[in-house]
Amino acid sequence: MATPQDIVKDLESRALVTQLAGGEELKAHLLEASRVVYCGFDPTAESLHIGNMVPLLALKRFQMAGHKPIALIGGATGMIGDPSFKDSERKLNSTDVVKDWVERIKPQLSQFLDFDCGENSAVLVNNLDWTQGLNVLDFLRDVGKHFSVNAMIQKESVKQRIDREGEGISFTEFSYMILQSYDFAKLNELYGCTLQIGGSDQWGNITGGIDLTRRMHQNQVYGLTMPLITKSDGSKFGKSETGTVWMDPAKTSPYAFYQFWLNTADADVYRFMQFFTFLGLEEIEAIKAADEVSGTKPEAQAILAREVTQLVHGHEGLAAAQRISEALFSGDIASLTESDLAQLAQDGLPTTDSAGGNIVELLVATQLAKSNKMAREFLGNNAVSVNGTVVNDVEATLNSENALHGRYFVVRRGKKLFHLVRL
RNA sequence: GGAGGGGUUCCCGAGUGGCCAAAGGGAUCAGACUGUAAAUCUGACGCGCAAGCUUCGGUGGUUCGAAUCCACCCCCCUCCA
Repeated sequence: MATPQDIVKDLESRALVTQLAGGEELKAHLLEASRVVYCGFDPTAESLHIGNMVPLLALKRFQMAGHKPIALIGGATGMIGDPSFKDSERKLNSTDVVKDWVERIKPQLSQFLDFDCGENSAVLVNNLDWTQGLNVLDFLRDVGKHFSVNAMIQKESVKQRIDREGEGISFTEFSYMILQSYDFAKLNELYGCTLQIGGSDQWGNITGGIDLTRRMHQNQVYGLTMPLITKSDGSKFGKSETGTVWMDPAKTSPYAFYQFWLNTADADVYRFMQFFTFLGLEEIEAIKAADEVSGTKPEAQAILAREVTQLVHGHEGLAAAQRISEALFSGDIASLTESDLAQLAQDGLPTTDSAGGNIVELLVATQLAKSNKMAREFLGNNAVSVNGTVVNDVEATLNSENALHGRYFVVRRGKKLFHLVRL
């Protein structure tokens, strides 16, 4: 194994470090030898989303720097729910549901990491494995005794819930911190894990684990948190028009995924390259410099979209996304060939089979409008086009006469929402 | 268990018998401008072409008429025990 690089310095230069527990000592620790680092992911949905990518890619960065990554799936913690910085208690998901989500997320956690590269091969673990067998009394005596409630309620992550008028916190969620802390101690015991990384909202949970590991095993371990991704305009990162941007191609198509990144604001795009790609800093700087002098549309968004889409959806996914984007946004829709259109459906452009008919009904059927009323409004605003031509007649109909190649309609609502209708 | 406060349209939040489909803000959507940006401006924002219909935790009442009053129920919060 090569000498580990200064991974912390590298992360810092990419603005990927918010806090370090251990500071200089941690840096030295990581430079000294190949270490074991872990990051947890709770199954809070059936798929990971792009917000999970930052810590997940960070694990990969650690692996590339010569360390051994452990991706932990929170089969146990996902049953409880992390209260950190959440303003209200959430409802519990059923055991079966969590179990199902765990299985769906496992491959997503695995896709970036190398599980077969010798000593620093990645490991995938599930904290349910060491949690489900615990009995309450042992847990309270062996683990709980190390925690001071006085200290726990001081944590910033739960403070709002303790202080805030109108919302409380259940004992269940309050205990979350203890479970996650126990994970760290356990991984230290089982794998010699000495570092936990996570989003900055995990600081309280991570330091809890550091304290617990010291108390239970007399081992010094460390923590590193990464920034929560924010957008320059203050809106929440990771949502597109259609909602959360998922990593699962069945939930967010590679095309929609690609489009999401392509629409990144100028003010965010270079920063996002640092966070979401493996492009070198010099490369990113060069792109930025070129964009600044070009006087036209920046290239950065396209590069970012390409890099991230390829990372998550591979060559095929990227190619499909680019084909659709090309056809819809730069091509002349009316001149698409029949096989181009068939390919669009193949590539994942939302498609509806229909018998044709009134435009208002079709807008609703394709969910481009959520009610007849909205559909009429869009038509009235000149917001709808079919096969590249604006349609504003409420009575317009689609049939084989006016279809492309006798059976296709590319229906557009607004600037960038497309749907393929197939007769 | 006791006392008090509260549940309004996606969110926050006004409304305490008709003028309320319900103020205001946010989010969202569309149009103009652009680069499939940002900022800005304009418009829409329960459903219905319309007449009108369905909404204000739930159920049932009072009333010509209820989000607003009454009864019971459910849920949340705070304090006390």
